[in-house]
Parts: sequence; C-alpha cells; structure tokens
Amino acid sequence: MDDLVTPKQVARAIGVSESTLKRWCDQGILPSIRTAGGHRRLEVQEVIAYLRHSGREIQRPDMLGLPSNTGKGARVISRTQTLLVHALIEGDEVQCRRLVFDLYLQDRSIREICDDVLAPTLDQIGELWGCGDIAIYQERRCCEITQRILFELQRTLRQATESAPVAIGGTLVKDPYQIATMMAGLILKELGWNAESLGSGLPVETVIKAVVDIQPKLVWLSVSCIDDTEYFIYTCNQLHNIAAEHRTALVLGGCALGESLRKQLSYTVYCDNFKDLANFASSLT
Amino acid sequence: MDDLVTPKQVARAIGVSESTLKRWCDQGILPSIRTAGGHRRLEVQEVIAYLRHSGREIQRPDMLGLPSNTGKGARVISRTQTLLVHALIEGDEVQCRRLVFDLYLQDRSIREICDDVLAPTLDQIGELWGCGDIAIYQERRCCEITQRILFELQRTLRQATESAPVAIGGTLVKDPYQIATMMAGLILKELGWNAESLGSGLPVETVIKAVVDIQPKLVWLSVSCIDDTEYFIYTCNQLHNIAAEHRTALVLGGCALGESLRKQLSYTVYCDNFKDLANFASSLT
DNA sequence: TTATAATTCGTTCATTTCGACTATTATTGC
DNA sequence: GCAATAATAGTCGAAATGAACGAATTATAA
Repeated sequence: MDDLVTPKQVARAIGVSESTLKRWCDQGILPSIRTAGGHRRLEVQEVIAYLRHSGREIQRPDMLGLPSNTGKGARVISRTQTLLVHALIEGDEVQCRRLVFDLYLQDRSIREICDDVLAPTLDQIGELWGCGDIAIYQERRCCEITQRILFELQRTLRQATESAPVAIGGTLVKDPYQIATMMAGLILKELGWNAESLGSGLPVETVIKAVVDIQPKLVWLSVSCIDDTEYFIYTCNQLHNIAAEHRTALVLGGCALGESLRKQLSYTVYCDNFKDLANFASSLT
Repeated sequence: MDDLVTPKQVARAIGVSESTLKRWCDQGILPSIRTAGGHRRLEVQEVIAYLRHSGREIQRPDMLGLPSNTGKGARVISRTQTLLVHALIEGDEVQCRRLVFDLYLQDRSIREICDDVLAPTLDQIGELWGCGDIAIYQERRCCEITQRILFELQRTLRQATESAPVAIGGTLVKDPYQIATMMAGLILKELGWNAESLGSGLPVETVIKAVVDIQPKLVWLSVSCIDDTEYFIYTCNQLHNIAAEHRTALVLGGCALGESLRKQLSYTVYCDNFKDLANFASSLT
C-alpha cells in the first residue's frame, strides 16, 4: 500500500549523508513519520516528489524500488524516443522503465512524457507495424510494457483527496486501444483529479448511464476508430446533451475525429493532445 | 467485535518485523492478549488506534488494509467473494484492494487468490452483466479495477532471475479478456518464471513467430471465444508442432475449449484452473 | 481423535537509527 | 580576498530494529 523506507535507504538513494537527511526530515523538507520507537520512516512517493522538484540526480534508484541505473546521465526527449522505440520492440522492459523514469525524475510531468515521448513513440511503432517491419506480437508487447510503465507512474502519485473533482472516460466499441484512455486518466490524476478510466470498448449508451450515475465533472472519450458514424454522431450528441444537464464537460480526443466529423458533433472541447486536456481540466477547477 | 489477528498479520500490515511487533506488545505500546499456550493475539481496533496515533493514515480506519476477515477456512473466501462482488460493482477500488490484500496478509498465494476469489467473482459479475442486472460500464470498471489490483500484486513479487525459465502467452483475436492471461503470467511469475503476457487479440500466426523468436519453455493461450473454429484448430495444431520442435510446452486454458473441441486439438496440457497451470509449470523445472 | 505441517514463542546477535555534538565545506556580503 | 553564515558530513553511546534459532504451540486434514 504505502511503502515506507528507512533514512539510510533514502540517504543512499539521494546521495546525501544520513545527518543531512535527518535534518531535512526535522525541517519538514521531507515529510516523515515515526515508528513507535522513534525511528523515522519516509514514504517513497514523498522522496520521489522531492527528487523531482529539487533537481537532484538520484544516486541509487534501487534503494527506492525504482529501476536501477535510473538517473545516470541526462536524457533528452528526442534521444529517449529513439532509444525507447528500440527497447520496446526488443521487449526490454527494464530499459524502457529506466528511460521513462529518467525523464520523470528530471521533473518532467507525466503529461509531457505522454505527449512528447510515449505518444510519438507508439505512433512510430504503429507505423513500423503497418509496414510489416515488426511482428504483431512485438507491437502488442510494446503496448503491454507501456501500460505497465504507466501503471508504475501512477503509483508515484498521491491519492486524490475526497474533495477532488471526479472524471471518467474510456474508449468506444471496436476501439481496443486502452493506452490513450489510460494516459488521459493518469494525466488528470496528476492534476489532482479523482479520475478513473472505465476501460475500452464501451457503448456510448453505457457512458451516458455512467454520467448519470456518477455525475462526474468531466467525461473523456478517446476515439481511435468509429464503428457506425451516423450512430456515433447521434449518440455522441445525446451524450453531450445529458452531460450538459449534469454540468459535466464532454472532452473528445483521438485521431478518428477529423474536422468534417467534428462539425457534426457537439461537445465541450476537443483535444489534439494531452496538453489541451490538462489545460482544459485546470480551467475547470 | 473481538476480531483477533496474529502478530504476523499485523507486522505485515504495518510494515515492521515480527520481532519489533512482539517487543511493542511486551512494552504495552500495542495491547495484546495471550492464548492458553502463550501466543499473542491483537485486536484489530487496537492496531487501528495505533496507526491513527502514529499519524500514518488519517483516513478512515476501516480502509486501512487490515485484516477484517480473520480465519483461514473456506468461509473467509466466500465472504470475501460476496463483499468483493459488491465493492467491484460499486467501483470502490480502495475496498477491493483491501479485501484482496487481507487475503495476501494471510499468506494466501496469488494462485489461490486468483482461483478461489477473483475468478469466481468475475464469473459472477459476468453473469450479472449477462442478465442485465448491472450496466456495461460497471462490468468494464470491474475489469479495470481487477487489472490494477493484479498489477499491485505483481509488484510484491521479486524480479525473475536471469536463469529463470521463460514463458509467454496471451489471448487470440476477437478475445478481448486480458484478465485471464494477466493472471496466468502473474502466477508463473509467482513461481519464479520469467513470464510475460504478450497481450490480447493475437493472431495465432504471431504467437508462432513469437515462439520461434523467443524460444520460451512454455507458451499459454487463454481462449475465451473463437472466431473461426476450423482455422483455429488448424493453426493451433500448427503451433503445437512448432512448439514441440522448440521443446516449448503449449498450455491451453479458457472456457471456449469444450471437450469436443479439445479432441481435435493437439497441445501439451489443458488447464481448467490456475492450480493446474501452476502444477504443470512446476513439473517443468 | 491423532498426526503432520505451519506458526509463534523467547532469546540472542548484528545492524541500524537515535539525538546531540563537532568538524568540514559551500555560499554570501563586504 | 576575507570574514560571517549556512549547509553538509562525521562521531559517539544508547536505544531500536530486524534476522536467525530451537522449542513450544496452533491449525489443518486424515
């Protein structure tokens, strides 16, 4: 649940002396709790948060359960993408995690990582797949690994407060790509939302029902492909009407929503990328 | 009311060693009572009181991940299952995690948790969905939550050694249920295998290619539904031949594989449940 | 009920952490 | 450059923690 680590582990991980770490704890720079005997214990999430905003390089990531070799050498976005494509195709999950966490620990937001690294990387892999340069199982494995990395990133976020605004979302029928909707949920969580993806392959009707039941402040749809365009337009507009009744914002995203199609749709906002989503979500709070 | 828990459970729940916990009991920090034979037992209330006092989780005490279902018999399993169905449908992820981790704190193996709790629970939810008693989004949300819990469980496992036997698997086209294949991978990982699910919706051809490329010791297929039976039989048998050439065991599982169909298939072993899988995998090492 | 496996007991011992203190290094202002 | 200040690193005995052990107890199943 909440993994606690000892001062020694943290000191090694950050690369400072235990004395310094103790002082930081006492000054509140790094929040810590005490055991019954008075020993300090730190939450991994807090340590990661400190590492991110302090700009320090992590020395011993293994001490915090992070992929080893993380933090060694500054990575640039473009270089990471090249390496990541290769590592994903090879199925080298450890290397993939390392590359992503390098960026994350350098204070890149999850939003940035998704927009600037993961999305283009997966696009590239999708193209390779389309050209037949890689096997199907490799493409699927890439998605699996990416999912696991996204899940790891989610674990580093603090749990949403009770008062956090609620958001739900997912993909529609015949749309198996879970990654985009997972990213959307993750990015909203990063912004402090109580966001939850309902999964993929949802009929629009059940999304409507979910909006009525849960009454979220925001509902997102990631649309990569559409089964029946006419029907989609009809139900999507219906969803927007009902969402409006409940003061729920309808956010659409995805490559299947071309300009001509969007003209026939009503929605609160369309997002080309996750930056748009983040900006819009922030405007609601 | 007097839910008594063992020192081991409490130690795992609050993250200290058993030695320390015993000392705290003896010092009166954590009040404990003794059995006739002198073994310590703690009241759940007291542990919650301690946790709140130590400032670790100021959240609701009933959500602290402490064993609420004590005992080891089949009763606990069925009660957990009942509660879990409800919590999953309600989308109460915290409660779901707590229920599953209660079992984990009682030293149940992941295999047992999957076989005896999660699988029947999801079956039950599937039935409710089939009857229209719950909305589609609720059913999908159940799967999402279960997936995240499985991820959490996976984190508790140590990484496989270099010399560990390799296993791959997945589901076939038109078979979107990822959970079973995820469980299979997880259970093999628990046994020390270097197992990796390639994901869902794999054409058999690419599984064959993966077997040739990766040369695993075991490949599993979770088959919930079959698109084209004739074609499936042909390619599945082809897969078995190629697997045999590479000394790879072909493990089949899933509800779509009825007896009559199995007679036309060649494979190494068919598994009705994860216990079968675990037993067979153990026999290979 | 009895046999067997699993857990817990109490204890010892090595390691870690505590708090308070001093020494060293880095930063700032003049 | 130099002094003043702040931050970091190291030292010490006392206390807390975690791992290991055989013996005793409990749980589980025949």
